[in-house]
Amino acid sequence: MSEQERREQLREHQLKATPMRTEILKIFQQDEHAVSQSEIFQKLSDPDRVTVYRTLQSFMEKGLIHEALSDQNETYYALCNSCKPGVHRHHHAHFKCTNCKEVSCIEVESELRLEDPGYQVDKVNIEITGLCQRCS
Amino acid sequence: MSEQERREQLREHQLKATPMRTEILKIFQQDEHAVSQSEIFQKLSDPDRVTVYRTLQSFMEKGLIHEALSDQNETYYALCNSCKPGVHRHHHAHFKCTNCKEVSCIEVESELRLEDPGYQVDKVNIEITGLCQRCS
DNA sequence: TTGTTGTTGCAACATTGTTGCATTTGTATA
DNA sequence: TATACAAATGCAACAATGTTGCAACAACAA
Repeated sequence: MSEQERREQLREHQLKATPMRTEILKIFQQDEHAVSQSEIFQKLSDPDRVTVYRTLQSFMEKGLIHEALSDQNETYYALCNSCKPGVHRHHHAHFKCTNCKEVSCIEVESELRLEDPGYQVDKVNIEITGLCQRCS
Repeated sequence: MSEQERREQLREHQLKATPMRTEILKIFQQDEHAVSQSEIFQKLSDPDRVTVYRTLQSFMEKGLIHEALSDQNETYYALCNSCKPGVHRHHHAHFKCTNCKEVSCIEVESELRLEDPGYQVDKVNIEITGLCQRCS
């Protein structure tokens, strides 16, 4: 995806196309897996922590990315495919490989049924740990 | 459960029965839901943060508690029922009520099947958000 | 080109988690 | 019951992570 297309994608999500945002979006698009905060900091040239936090925050609010999983103080984010602003809807789980540490979204066939019907389910997040295809 | 029984329970899990540990175990037993770190700090008289961290750490290592879920820098822990030292095995999910913020372990009937068989699943953690029985 | 609104970067601060070490304590053993 | 040893505690200092307020700046619509 070109620089220009990225800028358009930002505007489509009601986000001003600033250099910082374009660069962070690029990081997400270049990595097919979920990206951790520290990876983002490492890949940026001279990042201001506050700006990165706020950028990720607004990306989430506008449905561009979602929080994939938090693993011992390390949060991973992934691009949304079918999310709408404000509402993140996924039919996938988040898989973290214990060997290469990569986090990816994987599809699951699951009919999650609670034994106690008293609960009103709003959001389900499934985090799976194990070995990915390459490492197993 | 009496003070003495708690001390025995600690020793059964290869943990020395110190006042701090007995007190923290008591907090878990008095609350039927999962307990967050900040709740623990609040309920202790004069807690040293380091000791609490290390206590929770050793409780987890010895299979007394498990990490229920992490929600925006707030980690919740719950008593184990069927865990063994070093290996936490659950057939339940973790539910957080968006209204009363309580976290509890609930049973699920789920046959989680990945669409891609290339992954070797080690651990599955299911986090559900919504309204609990009392709040819905 | 200009005005408005949202974004950025800085400083200062707050919270959360970690490490090393001297002291104390639980408990097994004599 | 006394003793010894390993483990747990509490303190200080530090490291990492996240937040708030604000002045300067930039995107973009008109």
